[in-house]
Amino acid sequence: MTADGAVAADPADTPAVGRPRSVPKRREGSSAREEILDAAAQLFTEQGYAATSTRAIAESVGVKQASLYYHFASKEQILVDLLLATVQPSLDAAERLAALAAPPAVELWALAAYDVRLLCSGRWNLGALYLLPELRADRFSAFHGPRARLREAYGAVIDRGSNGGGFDVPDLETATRLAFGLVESVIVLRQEGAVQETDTVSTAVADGVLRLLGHPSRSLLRTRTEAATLLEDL
Amino acid sequence: MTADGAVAADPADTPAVGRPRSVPKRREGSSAREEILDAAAQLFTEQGYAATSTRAIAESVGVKQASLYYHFASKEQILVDLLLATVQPSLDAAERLAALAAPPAVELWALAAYDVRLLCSGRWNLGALYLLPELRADRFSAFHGPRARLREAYGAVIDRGSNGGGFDVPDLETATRLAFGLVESVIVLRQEGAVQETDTVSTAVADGVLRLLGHPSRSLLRTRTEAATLLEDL
DNA sequence: ATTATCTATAGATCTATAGATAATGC
DNA sequence: ATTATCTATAGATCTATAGATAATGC
Repeated sequence: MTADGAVAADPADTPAVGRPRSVPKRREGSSAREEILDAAAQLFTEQGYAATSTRAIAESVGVKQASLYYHFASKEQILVDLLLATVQPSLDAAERLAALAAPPAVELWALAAYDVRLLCSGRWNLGALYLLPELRADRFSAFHGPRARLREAYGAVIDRGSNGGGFDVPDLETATRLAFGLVESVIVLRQEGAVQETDTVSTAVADGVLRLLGHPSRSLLRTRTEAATLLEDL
Repeated sequence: MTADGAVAADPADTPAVGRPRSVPKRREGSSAREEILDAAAQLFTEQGYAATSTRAIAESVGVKQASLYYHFASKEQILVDLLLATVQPSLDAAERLAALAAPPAVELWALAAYDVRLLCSGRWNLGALYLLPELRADRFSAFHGPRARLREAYGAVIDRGSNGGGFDVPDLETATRLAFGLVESVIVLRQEGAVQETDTVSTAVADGVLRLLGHPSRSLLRTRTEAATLLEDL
């Protein structure tokens, strides 16, 4: 409190260096940079990239439009920074799971369930960033790499399972793409507000991926249990 | 041929009434209106709606930007007209298939295969229009109806099949959404250029939908054959 | 006269930069 | 002095409208 009873401009612990904002903080994030990323994540995933103006992002944060450019070189750089933070956790999990050398069905169930939970978690539907039509422009081609590597992680475990591991896979490439597509279909599900209980969806999708690959139903319960154990100490 | 040897301005059969264009026809379509829809379909599906300017559409057609407004009241109206023409064929097929009263597994296989073929056909990936982030804006809510009805058609046949028809479906709503999601995942597949042979993909997806729902593998070959017959006289 | 284009432009954006300002840090 | 904001604005769009123009139809 100041002498006249006004609330200090900055309620958070960050030292209020620099000129104060004209409106009080209204957005999550421990720094201006993170507030901007949070606002952009919401608007890009809900309205699209081109349809979101830098002014809209700034208003959503509670700063003037020009102030964004103190933290980011361009609008595109905001999207790039969001993309970079999005697939990485899935890739890390895929690597750690592969290192555990579990049976293919178990590893795949765990991988799918983990990815679905990630896609369902967080305040915004960040998976939708990878569906933005703008991402197909050449200048974003670098960001197809991480997602392709994640798909390859699915391909590797499906390949293991199709050679005697209980999968019935006529064509590895097609099977991998469909399994990956089933996992990513939760992005659209979430966009439509159809995700109620994350655990219901993640179980249904992981089960579905195994079924899709012809994994016998009679082994599903055991596979599930083992995968759950795997996920616990991930 | 005119006396000076110049090619007639309009190579098609349409009478060249109105002021001639400054550039010769360069785009498919039997009328200016269809040329515009064709160009917009390409650009909206490849780059997105907001990222596509009316100038880009016009240039792609070979007319001046303002000329679009002789045929369409607004940019949005172009998108609306494209959307209207897109889901309808699938809905029609779903209705005709349901009328044939085939076993659920057969009807569902046929429905999925038919939809996948539709999604893979045509010069442009029109299914991608329904993934445009702009469509989530309220003013487009009318266009969620047809797609929701198509999903309900999937729900109806899955429901039939889960009551003794050979499907193992713990939760109808979830199962329907996942099956529909698997079918629609070919939109993303096509966006990534991963669709080589339409028949390979449509078979794999239709098989996958049945497997996903726990349809026993031993009946799959017969189901496929019956569904193929069904599709022939659709 | 009718049709379908064209040219020209209004008015509203939109991104990004320049430079002023109001805090804290030293 | 440094930092993080602000104000103001340049310059490039973008959508849509007004009105001219160049064909065909009658």
